[in-house]
Amino acid sequence: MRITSSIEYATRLMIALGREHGKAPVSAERLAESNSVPTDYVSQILVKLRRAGIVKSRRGSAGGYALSRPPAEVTLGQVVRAVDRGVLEDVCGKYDAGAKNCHHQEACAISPVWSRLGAVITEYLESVTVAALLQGDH
Amino acid sequence: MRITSSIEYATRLMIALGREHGKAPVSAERLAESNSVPTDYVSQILVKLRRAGIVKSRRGSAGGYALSRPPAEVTLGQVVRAVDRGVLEDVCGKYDAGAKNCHHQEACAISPVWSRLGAVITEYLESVTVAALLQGDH
DNA sequence: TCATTCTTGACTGAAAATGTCATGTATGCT
DNA sequence: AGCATACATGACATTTTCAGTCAAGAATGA
Repeated sequence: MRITSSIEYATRLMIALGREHGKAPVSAERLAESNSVPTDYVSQILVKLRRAGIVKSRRGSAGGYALSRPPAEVTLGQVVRAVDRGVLEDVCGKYDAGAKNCHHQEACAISPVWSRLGAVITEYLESVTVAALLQGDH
Repeated sequence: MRITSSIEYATRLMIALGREHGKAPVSAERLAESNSVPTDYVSQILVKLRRAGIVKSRRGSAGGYALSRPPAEVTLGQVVRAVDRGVLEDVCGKYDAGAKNCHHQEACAISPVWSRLGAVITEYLESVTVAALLQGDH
């Protein structure tokens, strides 16, 4: 349970793009350089953000990336989900193969706890917007 | 960011040991069988729980493991910390090698967010005790 | 002494994280 | 049209972590 490099990188990129919101798109190369993200790694992260609908891209000269929504409408939760796996990911399913929610016990005591933990994490991440990060509100 | 098998296993073991609190110690083998934890893996998890002071062990025949505190005084946070790495783990330090808290920027906007996320997670995990899991309070 | 059980560390295989690279495709400019 | 720019995609390599196995040793009780 930790913050991966991808999450860190994605967050930096979002802040950088947030600063340029409304202006011309920024190339992947410039984003990589100015945010200390490995040059050839930045594309992979950006494509995930694009597939999640958070950023949009334009090819060709004068192309690059830009936010598809205003910074105030982009949350950290959206960013994290775009580049990272979930918190839960079938933990309880491993308890007994084929079982849903540990049904081999009358009542699984654990499953609801991980669900609530996931909810707690999501709730916090959704409460932080890129706009807030730009303004230092936190 | 996910719940690992070790965390799941450790939690199951704590519940099992919580049920036996006050009675005779339970052997690793029995714990493994009755909780669907791989037999040879259970020792590694138990030793971490012991080093964290959560369980105590006794060797020899009629030996085994037992909680070192009542279930109500053991939190999920203690268990998770015993078997897993932290949430943060120097993420921001990677931003610029040698820099503390992204000091190459006047004010790092990201670092405080991960700190608060860690606090939110810890707060929830600390609020859940083994006793609560035994009673189904959650 | 002997069976039981924990202790420790080494070892292995699989999966995930982290990058790198090469090839292809779209766009704008001249 | 032709060219440089820049994204798109997938393959590949490396490192780290996770998950699990195994074996030799030490302590304990009968």
